[in-house]
Amino acid sequence: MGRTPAGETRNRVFAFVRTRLLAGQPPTVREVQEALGFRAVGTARQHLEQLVAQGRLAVDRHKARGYRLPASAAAPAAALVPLLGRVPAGALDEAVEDPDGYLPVDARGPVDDLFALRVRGESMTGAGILSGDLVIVRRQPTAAAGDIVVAQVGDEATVKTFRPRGRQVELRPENPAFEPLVLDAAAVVLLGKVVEVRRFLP
Amino acid sequence: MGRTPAGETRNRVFAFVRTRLLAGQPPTVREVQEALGFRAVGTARQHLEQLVAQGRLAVDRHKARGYRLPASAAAPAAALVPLLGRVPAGALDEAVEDPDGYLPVDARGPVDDLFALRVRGESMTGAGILSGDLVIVRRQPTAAAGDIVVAQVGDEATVKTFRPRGRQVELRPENPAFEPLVLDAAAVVLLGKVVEVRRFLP
DNA sequence: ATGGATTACATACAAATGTATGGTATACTC
DNA sequence: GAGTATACCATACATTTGTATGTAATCCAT
Repeated sequence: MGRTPAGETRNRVFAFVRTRLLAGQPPTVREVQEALGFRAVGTARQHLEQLVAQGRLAVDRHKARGYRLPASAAAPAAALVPLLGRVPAGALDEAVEDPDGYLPVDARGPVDDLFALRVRGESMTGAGILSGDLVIVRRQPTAAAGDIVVAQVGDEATVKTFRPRGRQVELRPENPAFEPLVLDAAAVVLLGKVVEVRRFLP
Repeated sequence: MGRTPAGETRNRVFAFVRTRLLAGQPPTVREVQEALGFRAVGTARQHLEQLVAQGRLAVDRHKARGYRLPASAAAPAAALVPLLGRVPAGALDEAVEDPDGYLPVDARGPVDDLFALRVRGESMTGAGILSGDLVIVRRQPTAAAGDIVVAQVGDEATVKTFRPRGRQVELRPENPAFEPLVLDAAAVVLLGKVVEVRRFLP
């Protein structure tokens, strides 16, 4: 039996193990063997040990499924943000209890105060936010001028650009076909600030 | 030896296992035993089996560290997609080896063929893709008419709407200030199709 | 060509780990 | 009180799984 070019196979081994680890399912040596099509356990093990020697993997010795990602290249842990179907007046906490789904986000920052909403309407197309887009929102009661915010006006949650106007606030759409909304500050409840926009294409 | 109130211990077992699973480190029966302070392996196993019977856990029989969260309550496992800084001619595989970072994505579909790029330029603003946005791309050598694709023209990777034109292809910007690019099909390498757009707001 | 390095194979062994069986103690129901 | 159910213990066994050893094939530098 011979060889295969350079470290090509090793990279395939690493990719497989990495995927499994990120999925929360550490593989056994024999699963690596089978996935890569080796006929010997030892071959898989040699590659794994090489990867450990290179520092690309870490390992708990003598433990089943003991291969891990090294602490340095620690996987940027992903957290899940609840996607809310509707935003009923005030009861944001209750809405979080029964989400329509979850979006994975990078968990290197605070994530407990995040939630996601689906945008309806064309009022923000000028800011690259289309109808059907998802916005990820950080809950906060105030905002700076120019922030894109989610505000509650009456029964409805709306996404607009925030402009303070003394005792009033302007909620400005980013679409010339829509009119800015100027309201008394007391009539507007800021639910939070949009920190990310996501769109899925078919 | 006696008992402990109701299902209290069982809930502690579940909490421990769940935490470990979410951390990507499935426990062994004996690790559960030790964590809960049981003196017998069987005790831990009985609780685990009860949890399986209740549907709160699932299990791969005869596998080391085989207890999992059931598919129903399955936390939509998050996978990480590499963010590429640049797309050198042809060598996409190499670029994936050294990414600028990772983006968490929902892992319920295939994720091995995904990568992310940062968009430069205003040519797609009409489709809600602004300069600086991140696009998540599924690698594929062909596309349907109207798909937003990443194509390689010469040394440069570009994001455009794809329109086949017989032996030629049209790469159409979604911005009236830019001109469509009509090229011989052989001069264009399709890197993949844009499946998601993300924008982070400051 | 010669020897070393790398890659892969085949097989065996030891440890880790899931599984099974039987027993004891407490609580609850009838 | 008898019977049943639950929680826990003790021990043993079988499978999975990590580890070790020896060999063969290919590539590369000397």
